[in-house]
Amino acid sequence: MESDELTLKLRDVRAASGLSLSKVAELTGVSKAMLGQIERGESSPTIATLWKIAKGFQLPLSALIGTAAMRDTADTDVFSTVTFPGSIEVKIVFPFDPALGAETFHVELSPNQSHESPAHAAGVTEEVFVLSGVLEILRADKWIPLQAGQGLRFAADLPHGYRAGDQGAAFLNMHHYSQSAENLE
Amino acid sequence: MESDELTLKLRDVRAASGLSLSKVAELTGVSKAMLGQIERGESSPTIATLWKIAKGFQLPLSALIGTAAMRDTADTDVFSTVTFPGSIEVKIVFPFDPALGAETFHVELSPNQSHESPAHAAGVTEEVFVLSGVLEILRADKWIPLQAGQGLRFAADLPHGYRAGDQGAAFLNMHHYSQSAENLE
DNA sequence: ATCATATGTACGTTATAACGCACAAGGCAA
DNA sequence: TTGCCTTGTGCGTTATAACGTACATATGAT
Repeated sequence: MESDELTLKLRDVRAASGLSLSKVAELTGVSKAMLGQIERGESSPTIATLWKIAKGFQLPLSALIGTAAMRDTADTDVFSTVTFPGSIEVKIVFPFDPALGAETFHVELSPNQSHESPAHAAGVTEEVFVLSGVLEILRADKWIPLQAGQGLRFAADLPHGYRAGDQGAAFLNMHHYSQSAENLE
Repeated sequence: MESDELTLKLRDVRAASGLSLSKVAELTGVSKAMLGQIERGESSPTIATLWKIAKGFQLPLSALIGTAAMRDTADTDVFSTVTFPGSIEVKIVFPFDPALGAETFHVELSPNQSHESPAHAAGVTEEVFVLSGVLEILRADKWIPLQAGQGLRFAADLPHGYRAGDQGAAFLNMHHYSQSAENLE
């Protein structure tokens, strides 16, 4: 555990693609010698070259940067129900995982029920995916209507609200915590 | 296709923290001269030093790396369809956002259709939420059945597969590219 | 005003990332 | 076998990341 936690997954990515060092070199604009050194950990690349590599593979940068191990959720804990008191009914689909910084809820609103949410901490992003019914989302003083099968992603650092249509609505609500630095003196 | 510029958000992060270059230097082990150059884009750091900085701030690496354009999704681009070659049909619900390290797809399988997926790069977590029908997920040589309304979260660095029931299946598929740092020196 | 401390930038040196080329090992064909 | 190509790695040079120190300006106190 004392060794470098920062592992680059270039070798894995390249193995998955089945390409040779030379091919990758001409594809990314990075010399194959460099690519080789990066793969065996003899060199720690600059972000500029990492970016070239990612672009060449058409991958997000994060696909090349490996961090510590992942824990995966037990197979069985599916859909444990928790109802928030005095609020809307919420079921936990995917509990919060600090490694992901994400959690997912299943929310049901009865017909015409609405729910206001204050501004969350900066850096929190919400995603809403409507499962059934019609849902309207208040964002920047505008109600945005969503049909079943539609989704919306928005920064949650502003007050926002949810409102169901005449037939109620069910939707998934994902929260992404980007972990921003909030230090006061 | 403009080459997406790579922007480092060190300046923003440091501004948010209210710390001086000197403080950050002694906090991260990176010289303040370097930090200054990185902030004004006069130097493109190696991942090693980026990692030091992230550790000093106790932030995930992704908090420092930003691509130029992407903020929250426009209200309109919902459900653009992209078909993966030689694979199943997939609609993009939430496109990849480097700040979140996450993307969400909408997948439909015809009755009894199956799809095998090779192991992704380590650190990738998948979440599956079944919208309709019955979906079975192959994981560690076991088929796990999921009904509509059920979900499963698992590490995607192993080969895995999807199989629809007699009536087909529709599900959401979220990919999380790990961005966390839970490390010590 | 002068002194003191802290900010961020500029300079000179060292460490190393990145390059191009050359080399050794492993197919594959004739 | 003999070429001939491709694989990945080693070597020497150049470009630049990273360092420590010194500097100019700014803020604050006396």
